[in-house]
Amino acid sequence: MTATLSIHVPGPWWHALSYLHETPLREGLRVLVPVGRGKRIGFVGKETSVSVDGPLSGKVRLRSVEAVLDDVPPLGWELWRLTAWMGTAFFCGMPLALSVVSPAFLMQRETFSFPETPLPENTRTGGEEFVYREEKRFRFERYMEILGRNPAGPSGLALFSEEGEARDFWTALPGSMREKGVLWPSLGGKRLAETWRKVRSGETTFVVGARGAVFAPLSRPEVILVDEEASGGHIGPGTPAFHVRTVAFRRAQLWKSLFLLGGRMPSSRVFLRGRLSCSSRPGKRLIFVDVGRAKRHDVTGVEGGLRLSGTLVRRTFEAVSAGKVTLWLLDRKGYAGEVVCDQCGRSFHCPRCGTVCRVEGERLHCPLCGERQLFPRECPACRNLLLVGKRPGLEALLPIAERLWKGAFPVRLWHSGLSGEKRHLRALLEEMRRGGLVVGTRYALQLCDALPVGCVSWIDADGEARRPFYDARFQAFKMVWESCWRGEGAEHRLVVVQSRNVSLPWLGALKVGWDAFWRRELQERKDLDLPPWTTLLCLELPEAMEKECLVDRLEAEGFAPLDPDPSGRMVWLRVQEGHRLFRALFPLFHLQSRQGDFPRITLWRE
DNA sequence: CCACCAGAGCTC
DNA sequence: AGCTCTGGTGGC
Repeated sequence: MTATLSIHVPGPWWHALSYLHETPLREGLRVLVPVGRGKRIGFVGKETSVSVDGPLSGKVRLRSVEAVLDDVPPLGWELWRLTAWMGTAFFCGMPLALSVVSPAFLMQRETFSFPETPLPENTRTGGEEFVYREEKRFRFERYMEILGRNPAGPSGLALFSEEGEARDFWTALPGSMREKGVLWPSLGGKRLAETWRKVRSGETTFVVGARGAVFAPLSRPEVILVDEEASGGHIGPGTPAFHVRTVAFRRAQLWKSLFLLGGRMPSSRVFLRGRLSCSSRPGKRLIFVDVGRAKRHDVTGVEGGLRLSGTLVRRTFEAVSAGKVTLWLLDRKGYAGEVVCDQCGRSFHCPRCGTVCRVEGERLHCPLCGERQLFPRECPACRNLLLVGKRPGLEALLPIAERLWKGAFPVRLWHSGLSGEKRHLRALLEEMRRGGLVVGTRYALQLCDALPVGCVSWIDADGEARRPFYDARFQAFKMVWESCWRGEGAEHRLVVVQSRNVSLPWLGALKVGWDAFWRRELQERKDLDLPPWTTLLCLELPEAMEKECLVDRLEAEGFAPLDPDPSGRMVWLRVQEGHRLFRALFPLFHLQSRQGDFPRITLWRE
């Protein structure tokens, strides 16, 4: 008698593939199967006599499993269930979820022998705790205290928003705690495989790390903690783009572990859930300046120029004279934030997602999806040749700063795009040791960790908050809030915020705290039905797929797709009944019924 | 005349 | 997403 098995083979499709084998196999085991012209590793899915994705078309000829690689499911019951949940929760399918959950070495043909994973203890109750404080030292100490409660030594997972933060926490731990644990390797390869096996076998019971560590194969973790949970660092690049906090929460539920959240400020979701309040205020250190009255510096080809207030220039000079570093922050790389036609006033939008594009050198760059295109010679609408820039960027700010402080002290540019980063960073730190001015994007805020930053100036606070996306105000608030608190000695730092309208509510909230910010922001988002009250799903269709057809079909099935830019390839949906929507989108990710390439999905949840 | 590389096409 | 097959280009 032969069995038909569902095998999850990592790939962009959402369904399992069917194979023949002499006997049924246990769920979660790895097998070697022929796929297309080659051979790949797959994981045995739920045993079904019927294919999980509906009837197979008659054309498909079933092939057989070539080898069974494990005797015990290598991921263990918990990571296996987590994977299945991720497949639907993140709209990526089990196969793609598997490719992010399982370490690379499990995708090779090698066989391994792992122990069975234990079930969670019945006596556990789980629970949640929150640690929201601006000072990192305070949070770290509190985390250690909570991890130290376990008499057998620390047990669980401590996740940080950046590699550097994880390392920092690791070194701050007392030796007795480090003995039981491991700092999760940041890169893949041999060291990762070794660490993974150590944790999987139960030799190590405590893991500290950044994003990659969220899938550490721990058993019965007592505590799962996510620091700076509102940070973008917890959302990975690539597909699926899952949120570490969401995954960590699910793991804590499966093990009934204590779920511990902390940071400088909470995300919208956690604020809603935790009824948190803010206990710190920047007070007089935070200065608002009305940019309307500030001195204008002309920028060639850009309307309006750049405005730098007297306060900003004076405070910069004072801080640098005292041997400190000043940051001038403008979160807009390139020369101008926008190009418009002088005649018809149309601005240039990204052909892929419809966002307004920036000028970077000779190119236009979409700040949302990263699409690049050559700078247009003429306006595509009216063929006018005169195009002007709007909202100057860093490339325009730097020369102004250099002219202003000519030779008096070092003035340098700093953002994520600078090549050969490590070496450059060292040179920059050395140069700024006795004070100076760094002009950069929000990325430059990390310099607060390594340099005595006495003053931070936000050149265009309105610009940060005015981006055409629902969470722009949050991003702006978070950046300025962070600049008030990040790094040693932040309590003495001045933060100057230039704005056209100093009475804006989100700016006012900076004086009062993030609870005031969230209360107002959440009310507004509730009225508009935006995250965190709902989840937004963005579907990017391949060229070959007719957008209209899809929109019509989804509408017929009772969904309400949004199409803000009919010329773009994106369709937006509010995720209400996740499972029903998953089923509706299923055909787009099926090997047989799909048209052209696979679409791409991103989720906005907070 | 064949090495080498980028793009197309297929996957139960 | 892989992986292999294809056909075009360029080297001698």
